[in-house]
Amino acid sequence: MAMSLKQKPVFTGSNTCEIRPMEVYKDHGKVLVAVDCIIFGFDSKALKLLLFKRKVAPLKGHWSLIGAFINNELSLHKAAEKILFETTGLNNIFLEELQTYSKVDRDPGARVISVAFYSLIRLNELDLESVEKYDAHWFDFDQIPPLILDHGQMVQDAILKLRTKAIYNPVVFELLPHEFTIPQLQLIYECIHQKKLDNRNFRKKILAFNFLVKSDKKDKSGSKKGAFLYKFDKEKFKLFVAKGHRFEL
Amino acid sequence: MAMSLKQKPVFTGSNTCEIRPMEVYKDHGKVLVAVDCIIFGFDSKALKLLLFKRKVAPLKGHWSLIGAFINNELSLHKAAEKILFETTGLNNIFLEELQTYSKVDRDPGARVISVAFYSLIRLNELDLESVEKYDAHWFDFDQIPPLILDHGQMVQDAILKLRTKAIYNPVVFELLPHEFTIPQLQLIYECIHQKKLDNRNFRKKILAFNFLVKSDKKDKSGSKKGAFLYKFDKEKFKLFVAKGHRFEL
DNA sequence: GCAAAAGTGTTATCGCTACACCCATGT
DNA sequence: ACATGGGTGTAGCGATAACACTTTTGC
Repeated sequence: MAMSLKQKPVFTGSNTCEIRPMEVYKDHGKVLVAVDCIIFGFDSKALKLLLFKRKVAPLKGHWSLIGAFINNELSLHKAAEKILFETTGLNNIFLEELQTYSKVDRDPGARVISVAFYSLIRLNELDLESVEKYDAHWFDFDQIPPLILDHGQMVQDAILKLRTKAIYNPVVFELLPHEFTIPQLQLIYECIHQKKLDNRNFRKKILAFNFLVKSDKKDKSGSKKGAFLYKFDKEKFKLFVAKGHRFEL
Repeated sequence: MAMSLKQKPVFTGSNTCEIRPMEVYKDHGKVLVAVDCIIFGFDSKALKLLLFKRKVAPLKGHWSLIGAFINNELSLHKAAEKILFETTGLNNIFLEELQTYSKVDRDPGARVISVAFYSLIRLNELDLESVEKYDAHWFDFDQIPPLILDHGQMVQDAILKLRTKAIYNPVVFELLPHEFTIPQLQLIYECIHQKKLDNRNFRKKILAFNFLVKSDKKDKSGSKKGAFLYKFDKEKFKLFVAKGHRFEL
């Protein structure tokens, strides 16, 4: 064996590399693995989180993240994609692994290791039928109800991750419609960083990056005057990065 | 059931929350879970990676990360800590989850999901006996040999993570002795970012943060003149962050 | 006509970059 | 005495932050 540890039998078996028939594997850490999804959205006023109400006992009526056990047919990422598709009707959305949750007693029913993923979706593209079928509801960040197990912790971690990620990555565009206004964009950043920004400086800075493309259409939903619509140009952003620049906001 | 999906049996069971006796859980994604550790060090010249040579068939003689299957007694983080302690003799070291690796066929022997952790250690504190016992060797970043399974990918991902993390987090101090010189510190950043830095500007910037504490001792290992030793003051750093400042280098 | 949000420029300050020489010491 | 790496200051430039008024339009 590559590893012959002296202590508990935990690691006595082998390291991961052991390539052997199933008999060798079977004594080791066989556990259940689940995927849980933290789903973020933005409704032009506030950042929201999609939560699900359990319809059956036990814990009927409690709020939780959506999730599922995984089997042998899909990678974790694919499994998360599938869950998201089924609950939101959306494909090709921003989806990234957050981290694992593996406290031994986190699920009283069994040893379950859960891998949390967080995703950013465009509320305007959401399939309402799918959402209703799962008895899901959107919650403001500051009004998140108690969640089962360690889902509350997952949500806190995901929010923190989103905050820090948004500083150096233009992920917020995943939360906005493909066409959006500068004031909308600014509002997202204000929600995420929880402070007011100067609108003149914000405009200047974001437009100086040169990856926003102005259209000649206006969105009048936010004001009487109406605001011009812009698109985020991914290619221009990649070029920007390729030139050695760093995005930061 | 909270989820009643129509497709494959993958998710038909339940979401993670299901709290039930083992019978309910047993049909679902039972897989093996392993932990693999990417161990970084710095030898005052270059960034290094600790790799392990398999002593037994199959794949005898091949290089791999150190890892182990997990059982029901430890969280993944604790499991990784244990592996690190056994192979390096070190406790309380920087250890952070990288990500999961879960491609269905990544390990031909069984369905194994691996959770990679990366750690930063101080080479001067390393227990050489432990390391030798495991037939481990340090490799330069640009001389990493082929690794088994997807360990090569893990290493690449870890290096990238370390690079991006080091820009906004003072993690490099985890790689240096508790007392170090400014030139040593600069060298680490040069290794990580792979470019030369101006020593006057570097000094100015890092000292301006005000969380390095100068001692009156000199380290003469690097030059005849000798360079003053500094300490990283974690408390001062926390204060710096608490005041709303951002570290960036 | 007024309320409500969109849009626009300038100035002062700060931080970053670029750059070259003297210092201390071991050999 | 010389080779080696350690340590220091300044000036110009570019980026950021602070700040207030005009425009458009639905009601």
